[in-house]
Amino acid sequence: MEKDINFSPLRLAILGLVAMQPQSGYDLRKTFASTPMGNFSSSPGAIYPALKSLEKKGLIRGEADNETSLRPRLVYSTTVDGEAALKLELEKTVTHKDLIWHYDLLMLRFAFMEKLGQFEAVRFLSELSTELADYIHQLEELMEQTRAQLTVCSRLAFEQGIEGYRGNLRWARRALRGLSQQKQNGGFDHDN
Amino acid sequence: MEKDINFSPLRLAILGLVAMQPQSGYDLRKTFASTPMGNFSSSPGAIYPALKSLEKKGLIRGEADNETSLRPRLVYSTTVDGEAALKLELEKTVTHKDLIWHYDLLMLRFAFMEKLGQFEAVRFLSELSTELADYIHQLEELMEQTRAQLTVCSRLAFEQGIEGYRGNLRWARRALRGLSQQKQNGGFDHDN
DNA sequence: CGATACATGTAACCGGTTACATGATTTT
DNA sequence: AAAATCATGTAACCGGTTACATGTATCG
Repeated sequence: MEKDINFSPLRLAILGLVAMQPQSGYDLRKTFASTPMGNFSSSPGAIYPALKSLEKKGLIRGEADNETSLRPRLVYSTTVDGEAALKLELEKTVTHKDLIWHYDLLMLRFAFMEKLGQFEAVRFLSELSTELADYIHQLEELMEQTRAQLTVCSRLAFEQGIEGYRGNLRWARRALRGLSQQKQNGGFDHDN
Repeated sequence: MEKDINFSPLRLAILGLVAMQPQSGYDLRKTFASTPMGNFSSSPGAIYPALKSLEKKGLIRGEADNETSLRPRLVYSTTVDGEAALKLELEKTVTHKDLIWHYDLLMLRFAFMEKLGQFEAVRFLSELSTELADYIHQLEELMEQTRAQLTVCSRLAFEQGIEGYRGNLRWARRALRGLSQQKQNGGFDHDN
């Protein structure tokens, strides 16, 4: 009886990171402040409330690593429900709207896809490629139609947008080829 | 005595569009719903309050196009202050933080840069290129350092991010070349 | 012992989302 | 006259930002 949860990027990032490795809010802050995940907020005003709300939903649980301390370090780990919710989120199909509104969330989902296995990762990349190709085509047509009305700068800005999606598509196809080769070994090679 | 205003992407988009062509809230909604500006919200709950707040700040002014109507169409246009604030915003230098946190805002600024002239547009693209090259370098180094600790999927997701910035840089350099050629004609060619 | 990093938390604020409400105008 | 579209608006909600508050552990 799992209900579908709409995760904000930050919450999904937190859930995924905690699922990979139990850790404290402060650990998360360090990650967000010093890695390519830096597009997420590392401010306490964002992270601690997010942790509380995930805990309230029963998806993660925080345990003090030192009972005696007055202000113990709270290490969070995923619950069974949390694992299930994460899996459910990662298995969602890639939609047109994901592309336009939440590309960051898409990449986040992919980044955590390791434990679902290569079949899921390949499915995701296939769907992403299809949607991307479709959207690029739409944008190109729109460009043709509106080209005459655009200023030089706005046309260039538009082209930058399309160029970006083309890059994303090339990446997705390359990644797909990479994974397909690995696939012949039967799964991700975790001994590397 | 202009004070520096921090525009949300939506507000900057509205101010810029209204500066290019006076229009109503409904016109803006149509634009956001049907063009590549579609990454902005076209919901009334976002646009009408944003218009009111820009008007309250004295940057735009709405005038009824039909006095007799009980519910007239409100056509907004920029005030002198609004023009100045927009110019000020577009002239800001491109920072590292813009890149990481507000890339959409950067492209928006560029899209409206027509009226400032090519020198400004060229300056913007130069700064952007510098910052991009710098950031890409940083990311590549970070990738080298952390490669071993990443899962296959998260490494790929990371690479997608870098690849995206590389695409942006290629675009910026190409646009720069394009503008530099035009520049020899002394300005944007608006008779095209 | 003072400084710095570790670690968690809260409150006011702001802006976008969602959903609802209202009425005018145009089309069929 | 009904339906669709035009057009503006509001209220509850949610989540991130900013700034502040508090206390612990470690290091020189």
